[in-house]
Amino acid sequence: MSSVCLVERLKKGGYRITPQRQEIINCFGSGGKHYSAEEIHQEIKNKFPNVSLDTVYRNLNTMRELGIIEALNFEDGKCRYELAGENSHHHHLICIRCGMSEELDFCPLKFLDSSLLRDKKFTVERHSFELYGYCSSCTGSKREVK
Amino acid sequence: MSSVCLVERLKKGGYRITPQRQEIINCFGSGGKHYSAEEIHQEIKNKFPNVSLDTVYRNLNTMRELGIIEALNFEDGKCRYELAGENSHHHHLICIRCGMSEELDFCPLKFLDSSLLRDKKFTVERHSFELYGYCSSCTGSKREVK
DNA sequence: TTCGATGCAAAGCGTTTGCATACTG
DNA sequence: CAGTATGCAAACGCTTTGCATCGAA
Repeated sequence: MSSVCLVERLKKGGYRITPQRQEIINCFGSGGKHYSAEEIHQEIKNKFPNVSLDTVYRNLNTMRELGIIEALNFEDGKCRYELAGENSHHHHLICIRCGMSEELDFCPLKFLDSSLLRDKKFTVERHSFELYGYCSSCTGSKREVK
Repeated sequence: MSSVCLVERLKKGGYRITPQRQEIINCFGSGGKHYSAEEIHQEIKNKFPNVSLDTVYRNLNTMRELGIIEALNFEDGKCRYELAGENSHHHHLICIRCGMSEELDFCPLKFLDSSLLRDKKFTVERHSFELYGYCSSCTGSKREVK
């Protein structure tokens, strides 16, 4: 999904395109990356030294409501955000020592017997599946940080 | 795992058995239940009106360090705690409308080709897999709360 | 010119910590 | 009796909100 397209979706939602908003969109580039609000804030401050963290949060929430981005939970208390999209669904490997994360192209829902959920009358809207452990660099010195 | 056994593990860890601590252990009963710190606090206040939430947190952390309980992340910002144990590994169905949660006896790791992780040199320590959606009571009126 | 967006400051929420006191072992 | 556990209050980190001002359309 191109940046231009994202801008169109914001406009259609009745939102204005401000420089700050444009810059947040640029941060995500063409997808595949996920950042915390703080990381996005730091990045944007290069161009707009006065942007406030509140503005970043407000815009991330707006974009999430429009379905433009998704929030990820990595168990460390802070959200990560990444571009949403049908083709981009994926899970993550997360290093609990250095924080590195990597995409995983395996979705466990494919293996879940759907009759099980039908029996329980449960309608799945979304799911989490993340693997926490030690990456190749950290697997030698296993000691969880923080 | 019985309550008595849990008390023994605390004692072996050099910890004292205080009434508050005993009561927290009782909360978990024989397992299969998960509560937030606040829920445990409310429950214990029935017997000890003066227990502080801090004490609950401190004890939950102690028990987590001893491997007695595990913390769960349900994407709503607060942790849930449940008894740990090799036989008790499971995942959850979580209703995003009423908050109900139910155990799921399906673990996606069984289906993940282990050679994939070996190639990536990633050592898995733990993983998340939770299904978020609408339970049988809420599936009629789908509207996320909060 | 209008109404949404911003920056600032303050508050919210779950959780943690410092300290003096209370109590287990 | 020694040293851990407690309650209280304050602080923490991430996120949200109120409000006056600014600026996109």
